[in-house]
Order: sequence, then structure tokens, then C-alpha cells
Amino acid sequence: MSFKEEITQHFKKGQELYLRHISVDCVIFGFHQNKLNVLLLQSKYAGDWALPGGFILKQEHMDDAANRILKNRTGLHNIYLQQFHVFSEPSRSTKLMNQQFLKNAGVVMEESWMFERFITVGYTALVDFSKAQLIPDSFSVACEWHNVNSLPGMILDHREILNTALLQLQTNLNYHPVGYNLLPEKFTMPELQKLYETILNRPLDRRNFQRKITGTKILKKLDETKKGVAHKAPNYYKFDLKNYKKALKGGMGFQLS
Amino acid sequence: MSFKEEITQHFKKGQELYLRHISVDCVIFGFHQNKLNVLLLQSKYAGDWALPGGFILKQEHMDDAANRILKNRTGLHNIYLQQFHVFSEPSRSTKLMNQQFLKNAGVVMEESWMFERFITVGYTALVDFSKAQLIPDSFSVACEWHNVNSLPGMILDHREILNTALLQLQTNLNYHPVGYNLLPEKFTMPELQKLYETILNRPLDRRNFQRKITGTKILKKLDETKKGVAHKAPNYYKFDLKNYKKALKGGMGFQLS
DNA sequence: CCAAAAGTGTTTAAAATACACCCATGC
DNA sequence: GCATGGGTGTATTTTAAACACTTTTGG
Repeated sequence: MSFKEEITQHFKKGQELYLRHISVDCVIFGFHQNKLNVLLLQSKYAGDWALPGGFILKQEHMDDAANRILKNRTGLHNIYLQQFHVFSEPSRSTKLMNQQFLKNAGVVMEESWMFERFITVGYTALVDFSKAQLIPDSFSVACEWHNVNSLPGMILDHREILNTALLQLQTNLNYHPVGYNLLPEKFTMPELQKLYETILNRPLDRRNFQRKITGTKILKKLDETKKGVAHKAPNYYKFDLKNYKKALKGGMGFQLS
Repeated sequence: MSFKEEITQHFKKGQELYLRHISVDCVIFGFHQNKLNVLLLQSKYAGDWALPGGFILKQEHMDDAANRILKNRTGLHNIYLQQFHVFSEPSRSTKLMNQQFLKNAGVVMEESWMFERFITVGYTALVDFSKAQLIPDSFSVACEWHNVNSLPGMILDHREILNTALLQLQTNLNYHPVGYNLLPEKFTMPELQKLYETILNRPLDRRNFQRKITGTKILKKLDETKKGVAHKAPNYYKFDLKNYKKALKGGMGFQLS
């Protein structure tokens, strides 16, 4: 199917596949080499960037829709994605944007479900930046990581959605563990600390951090130290999946300094 | 308009007024005389009970929809309502239920937007039980308060929605103030404490409670004691609206014992 | 004057924070 | 051997929790 055909089909018949008026937008934070990035798509025919998003199939759980979107953009699956807020400003209209898109694609259409109002459910996840195979969707020319501290212009309310997600990621750090499917199987305590520091965007005390994390029982200390490293070799840890998942649900109950 | 006409209209033309596939369900907790209740509607032609719910008008903010629903059921407005979760099980189908409803109402219809799948956004609020003027909607025979500790059978996943709301109400008690538009203008410290105890369903230490609440600055101590009361007269307080609202957004940062 | 509820303060325990020393390694 | 980062322990401060006595009032 040509691009034009695909687009026409989507605008004309999409409502037979998807629930109307509802979209899902994913704020995918990526961490790698101590940088916190977020995955953005550059809209075709518009300079602005967008969160990876999509629609819910008629018989699909919304969580599955979010996972499908994540998988399609990054190849990643089995990621802990969670909904965090619904954005429902009546003024958040994709109509003009989508009409412009169609026009530029050379398609003429008067009516489409894509011209109607959408409310969107924000999902957030944290993944290993380096493991993702980025693939733009049909509406986009580029799919890239952007550092959260230098974001480009974004469409609609996507900047607000992103900010809300970032704030809740930082807040949740006190209650929910972070790092699985983000750090390698084996990792060191300083590596984990860097992750926390990057998300919070501030330094943490090395000793207190270690004590608190150790106290949560989400880690297993391995009988192995990192090799070929300058200075004293740090110990390897891995996550205790059972306790990690328990903490994901139930919370950990400590405050980071 | 007769009931039958009204129903027919809603099932046939509702999609011109409302967004399809999306509903809003409100978990309205009511507090009065140290009882925590929740507002439920009894479905016509079915014994089971339902949360007050409704749909989003085509140009309406979802928050406004929730407020409209609350107002229609209780006459209350200017209430702090907040979304807490989206429920999107593909199996949460209102189709059979609504078809049965129509049949019992004596209306024959093959197709309707009301037979389609709905995802629902849960909203929660805490109101003064005694100030509400309860009015059932067209789908219901009764609108009543039910004690959260003895709930009747409920339709669909409404019991799960309710439980989720109750859990988050209890959790939020540590971070967000509670009591405005719930307690009278002037109230005593023991009254406020009872509210907290009722929500948490456990006793709190009188002295520690007072210290912590006082520490949040959300209260103003008045130069007045309760009159005509047995035993030592408790002091009156009122909320410091400015700080109260600040705490609603930013959190209060203490743990209740 | 006494029972019952409210006001207030102190002691103890736990948690968060700040801080210092020793150890291993590559250069 | 020394600079650098990692491991670990301790003192201090803050916060939460447990607890007891005094005050007021109606009956």
C-alpha cells in the first residue's frame, strides 16, 4: 500500500478499527550514559515534535494499546508502562493539524474521525535508551531521543503532557523502584545512583543512598566486582525481581535525601 | 418528553451530543456524623447498584462533565473532584445491560452508540453527605448513600472502581488536605480528627494529630469555643483557604501515625 | 465533685542527614 | 605512591510515636 493510500484508509476507515475520540500518548523516558531523554516524533510537514501516540483498537485494553505503540516505535516490549493522567481540554483539537497533514499528503477529504475532538490518556515508561530500535510512524519524518533539558517545539499540549509525566516520575521515585529493563542485568551501586540523580536532576549522598536502597531489599548483591576498572572495583548487584515487583505495587516507603 | 421518548432519544441520538466510547464515573464519598458513605444509584430493572456516571459533551472538558454529573445527582457544585484512573477492560461491556434496559423500557432498537464499548474515567470527591439533595437519573430508581463497609451488589466493574478510589483517598490523606466543603465553616479539632479516622478506619492519636495538622498551616484558630456542650468546650477552627489550596496542589508532607 | 472530653507538653524511638575514614586500582 | 572512586560506619538532627497530666463544663 502506498503512503497516500495508507493515509486515506486511516482517515476514512480508521474508526472501524479504533475507538473514536480517544488517543494514547506515551512519554517514553530513555536513560543511557547518565542522560535522561524522551522519545519524540517529528511531524511530517510541520517542524514541531510529538509524543509517540496512537489509538485503541476496538477490542484492546488501553494498556495493551500503549504497549503496542511503544513496541512499534522502539521494538521494546515487556516494559512497565503506566497511565498517569487524562488530558481533555476541549480546545486540544487535532482538526487543523490533521487537515493540514492531509492537504500536504495530497489527499482531499471533507469529513474524518481524525478531525473530531480527542481526549488523550498519558502513559509513561522508562527504558534503556540504547536498546531501542527507533522507527517513525506514518505521520512522522523522524523518531529521536531528546534531552529533557533541551526540548524542541511540540504540538498541541504535548509539552504539558511531558512535564506532567516528568514530575510524576520524580515524585514516584520515592515510592516505586526504577531501573529494571533500564540497567544491564548486572550493575553497580554507583550506576543505579546515577540513574536516580539524573531523574531528579540533583546529587544524592552516596552513603545514604546505598543504605536506603539496600533497605528496600530490591537488590541482590552478587559475589562479583566490576573488572578492568580504574580505582576500587565496585560490586555488582542485580534486582531481586520478586521484591522489585512487590515494591512496584506496594511502594517502598523511604525518602531520598 | 415521556420517559420512553427520552430513552429512545438518548440511545438513538446521544452520540450527537456526547463523545463515544467514553464515560465518566464518579465515586462520591459522603461524610456526615462520622460515617463514610458512597453515593450509588440503583439501576432500573436490575437490582444492582451503579456509581453515578455520564458522558462528556462534545465541547466539554472532562472535569466539567464530572462536575455536571455530581451537580445533577446531588445539587452540589464547586466541589474538588479529581480524576484518578481510567478503566479500560475490553470486557467491560454495557451492551447486554443496556439492551436489557431498553427491552424493559419497551423500546426496540438494533443499533446504538450505547451498545458499543466504553472506557470510563474514574473521578472522586468527598462531600458533606447532609448537604446533598439526591436525585436519581433516568436510568435509575433510587439514589442513596451506602456505607463503605456494607456495599450492595454493583454492576460491571463499579466495585473495583470504588475500591480503587477508596484506596487512593486513604493514601492521599497524607499528602492532601481534606475537609473543605465537608465540615461546616467553623469546626473543632476533634471533628476534623473524626473525619480522618473515619476515612482511614482506624483511631489516631489526639495530640499527635493536632500537632501535625497545626503544622500544615491549613487551619486558622478562631477566638471562639463551641457553646452549650458538655465537658470542656473545644475551640473553633476554620480553614485557611489560601494555604489549604496550596496544600491541595503541592502536598503537605507529613505522615499520620 | 465527678465524669467526660479537650488542651498541652515530654520522653522515646526511628529516620533522615551530614560527615570521615579506609580500601583498592590504574597510572 | 598518589589520585580517584568505592566501601563502610558514626554522630547529629529531625520527625514520628507513645504517653500523662491539667483544665473545663454539665449534671
